Amino acid sequence: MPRTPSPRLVDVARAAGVSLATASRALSEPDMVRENTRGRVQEAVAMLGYVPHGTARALATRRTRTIGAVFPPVDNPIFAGATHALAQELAAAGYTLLLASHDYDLDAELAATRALVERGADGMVLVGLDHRPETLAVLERSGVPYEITWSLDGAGNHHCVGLSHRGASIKVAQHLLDLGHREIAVIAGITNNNDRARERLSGVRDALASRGLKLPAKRVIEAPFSVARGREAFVKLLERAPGFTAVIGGNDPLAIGALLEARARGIDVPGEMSVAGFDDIELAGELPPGLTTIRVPSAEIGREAGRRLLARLEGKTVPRVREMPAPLIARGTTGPAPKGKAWPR
Amino acid sequence: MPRTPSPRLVDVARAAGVSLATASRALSEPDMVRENTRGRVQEAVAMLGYVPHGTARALATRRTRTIGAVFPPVDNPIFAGATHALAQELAAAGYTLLLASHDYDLDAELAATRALVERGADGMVLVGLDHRPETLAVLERSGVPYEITWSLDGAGNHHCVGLSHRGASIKVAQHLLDLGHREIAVIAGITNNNDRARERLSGVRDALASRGLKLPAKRVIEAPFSVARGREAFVKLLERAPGFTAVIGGNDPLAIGALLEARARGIDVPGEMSVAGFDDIELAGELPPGLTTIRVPSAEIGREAGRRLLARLEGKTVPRVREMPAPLIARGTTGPAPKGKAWPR
DNA sequence: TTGTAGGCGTTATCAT
DNA sequence: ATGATAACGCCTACAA
Repeated sequence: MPRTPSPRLVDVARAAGVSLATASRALSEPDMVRENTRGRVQEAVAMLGYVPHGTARALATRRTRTIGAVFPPVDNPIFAGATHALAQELAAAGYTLLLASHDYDLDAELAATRALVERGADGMVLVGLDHRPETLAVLERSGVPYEITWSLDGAGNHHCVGLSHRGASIKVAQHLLDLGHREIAVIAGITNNNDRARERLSGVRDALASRGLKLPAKRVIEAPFSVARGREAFVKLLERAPGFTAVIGGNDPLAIGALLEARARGIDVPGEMSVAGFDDIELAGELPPGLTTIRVPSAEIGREAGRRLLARLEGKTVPRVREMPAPLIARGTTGPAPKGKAWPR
Repeated sequence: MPRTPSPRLVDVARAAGVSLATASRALSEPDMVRENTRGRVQEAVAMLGYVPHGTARALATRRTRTIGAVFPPVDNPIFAGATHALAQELAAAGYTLLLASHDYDLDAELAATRALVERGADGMVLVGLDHRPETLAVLERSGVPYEITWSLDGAGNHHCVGLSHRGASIKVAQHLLDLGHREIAVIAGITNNNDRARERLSGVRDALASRGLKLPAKRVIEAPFSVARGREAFVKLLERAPGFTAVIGGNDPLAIGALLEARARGIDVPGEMSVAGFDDIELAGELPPGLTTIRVPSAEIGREAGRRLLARLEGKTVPRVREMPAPLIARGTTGPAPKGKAWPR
């Protein structure tokens, strides 16, 4: 508890021998004030250790200089990178991040969105296209500009910065098909409430279909994004539907899980089994052999979402949709389909 | 832009046929209002789609229901986990996280701290003990309760929830000493502005010293926390001061980098080289062989910091310092020191 | 350039 | 239990 109540702008004004209005201007519109008086005000500020009262300022200006973001688990490395980049971008412009995270729970997401809008967020960042209808309604009604990240809105209803998960996924699958693989398995993320996971999965289906191949249900398994779950899923696939020569992970941790489990079982990668992921986390390039994957510029997505929002708050117009590049990074975990019989030999 | 300006509490009051004061009470102190009228107010709220104006409320109550956290790179997995846990804990209590992150830059940290305090954060979370003096001064002056996380304040000046990095580090070194290692190298994090990195490093020194051994300067190298930097550092150590049989990483990514590089060079781990880390990130337990490390309960630290802050805001007293367990997790990357000559053979 | 005064949307005090 | 009304701390026409 502060012994002395912290000084108000009036105190500064008094100490500087000017009016409240002048003190206010000296701080927020410096060049509307004579240099001399401005100096006196600044001295007073320093002397009293005055700290502006953001809440009051916000009430008067109807701006909080705050951007709200509601993200799925921030501890997923890709969201962590985006969060960091976003926070940095905002800080550089004098804005602060109001962060809420949930565990792929749309109701929690809605609640968080409400909370952030109530707190007066000047702009909002959401992830993906799967939301409760109320979530977007809250946003529309409040008139807060928002950006959808990661996904691209086909209908063009929202401002968004992301990529085509389906398209990228097709690249991965085609890469494997080109290598001669015909029996492919997928360890997808949990597709419920997650359009990215869904699109990545259907990308594989589409790619196979376009070559007249099918992706049997037993060759698909969904698992929460983690290395441990990737291992488990790979084991299940092996038991349930052996005979595949390549496995695609819904993200890198899942793929790395499959890779580690394959190696643990003496399955040669890529000799007997090819493995591919999605995201290109740091480790993907460091593991031997390097993990073939899609590079998702997650930090760049966070940064760009921030930039766009700030621009819009300044009244500028930005293209409604911003597609980020998501190239295939072919590394050592994918190779030609084995000539003979698939594993188990 | 909203066509219609969003409804205020007055509008709700009017629609419900009550006074502003009653409408306010019906929402914030429901049982001070007759059930009947309360119902009418709630109907009006629903009808008008009224959303409370947090900023105005904050100005009147002098509470923002917001907690500020300023973290080093949130994309470091351990901070990401803590951020997520903290956000969740706060959300459950109706609080929101104001997040700022910096790149181990104390001036940026100070600026962020100022920004969050200005925004009216009811409480603050910082990481570690290395700060600009002004940073803590700002906190003290404003009277905002804060928690130092990760580190423990020996002097007992601050509320904190963390662990003894030196103590944990000693455990790691002793573990290696007990395995017969005498020539030990360290890939420390950047110790400048990072008391955790410094303490971890000096823990190794202390452990060696207590057995009459020294840690030569050439056996220590500092590197930013990442797998790639861990690899590089390991290479440099090998060139600069070969002959060691064990290497301790300042955190898991650094250790994993060393591990991967060792393996890439055909150095057997743990046969010829033992490797240990710090943090116990998910991957540590999944890699073959599992990485010996210290388990740092980072999510728990975030959660606990939130809990303590919320308790203090309710006027409860909490023990000034909360030490978290940080056990040694011995896995496969550490083994007996090789009998013969150290690598290179 | 500087000062005066009203307003931003709630909560809280004090009557009734 | 409900109603007036003064804070809360700052910004911003408007006036001087």
